[in-house]
Amino acid sequence: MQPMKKSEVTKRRILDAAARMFRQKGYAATTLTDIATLVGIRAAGIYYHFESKDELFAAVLDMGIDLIFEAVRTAVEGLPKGATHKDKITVALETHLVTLLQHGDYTAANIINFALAPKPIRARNRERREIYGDYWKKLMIDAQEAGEIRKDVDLSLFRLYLIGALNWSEEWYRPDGKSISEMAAQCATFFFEGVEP
Amino acid sequence: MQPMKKSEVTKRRILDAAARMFRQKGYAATTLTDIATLVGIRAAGIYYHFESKDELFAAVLDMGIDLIFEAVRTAVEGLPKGATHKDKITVALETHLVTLLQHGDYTAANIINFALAPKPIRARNRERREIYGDYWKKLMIDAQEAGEIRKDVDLSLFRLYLIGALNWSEEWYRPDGKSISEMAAQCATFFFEGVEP
DNA sequence: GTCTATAGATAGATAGAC
DNA sequence: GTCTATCTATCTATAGAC
Repeated sequence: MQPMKKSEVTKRRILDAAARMFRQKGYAATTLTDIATLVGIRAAGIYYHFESKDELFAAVLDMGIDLIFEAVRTAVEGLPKGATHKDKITVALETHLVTLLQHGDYTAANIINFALAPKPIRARNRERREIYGDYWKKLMIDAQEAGEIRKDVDLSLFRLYLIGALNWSEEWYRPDGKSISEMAAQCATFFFEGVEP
Repeated sequence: MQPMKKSEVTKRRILDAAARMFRQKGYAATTLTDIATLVGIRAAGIYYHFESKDELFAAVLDMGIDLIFEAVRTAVEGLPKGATHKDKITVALETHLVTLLQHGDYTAANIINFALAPKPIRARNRERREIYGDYWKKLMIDAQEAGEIRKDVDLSLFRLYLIGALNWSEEWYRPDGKSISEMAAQCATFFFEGVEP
């Protein structure tokens, strides 16, 4: 393992600080001085590592998706051979929620800022989102073909509502209640079995 | 019916324009000039109708909740006497989604900007959100007590996931697919009956 | 009621020292 | 690599004319 260059370390600390501030105040309201202060440097120092505020913002948004996608894929691929499709979706769901609520700043910054990001940045990030969405799509098609999801279910709507329910937890989650795993299990129950007796 | 004063009309047009811009670019990135241009006046003219940009913002956020709440309550109260609790929740769900996706600007501006609004404004709007949430809470408690929702269901999680799934549609909805009513019906099916065979 | 003009503050970005 | 200094642009808000 190479020792990390000083510039790499600072770059990462700038990204962390940016994710934190973009999450708290949003992209437009966050100043480079806000970010630099968190890092312990001056605003001008950021320009050695990033070309512009926009480039820094785009990097944070992209990491927000990449972190979740990698975690979910790793978790699903780590399941034993005999896992059902429902098992895979359940694990994907739980990993998505855990990553969202625990490694919060990047993923939360993405969720909160995506809709109001400048167009070119939004377009660039949307590509990543779609690739992640395609991964979920495949999980669901496989489950439906195997008979674990009813044939009459609109898989696109199912996926969008499910991911939406999870992502919205960013708005209301407080760490003092149920554990994240329990929350994920309840969500899986709602969507697979429903709430009717 | 009183004829509307000119100032009332302009005030409303400023609110409409503000909701539109706050939805598109977010509160921080929207300038008073953006809003004034949409209305057809100058930025300084806004100050005759509103004390500050913040006050205008708060008004837009509040209307975002009020519009949905009033629509939902009216729809639920308009159900015939024999309606089941499931009927009520289903109608509330559909009305929430329709209002969200059709009278879009106020509700969407609320959803998109709430998390990054300045603290005092967020606190003020949160009160309204909680009152609306309490309305849903009551619908669900009644349904559970009547045996239409299983006793082991955590009603808070059920409500938060359901509202989250609906609100997130703001991110992906495009008017060229299924009708909003069909979308709402599918959502109700997912949550009440689940997707398993 | 809305305008013009402008005050006052702060932002992103660049140049050049160290 | 990070600093100081500064340029240029743009924003909210106010003052006063009409």
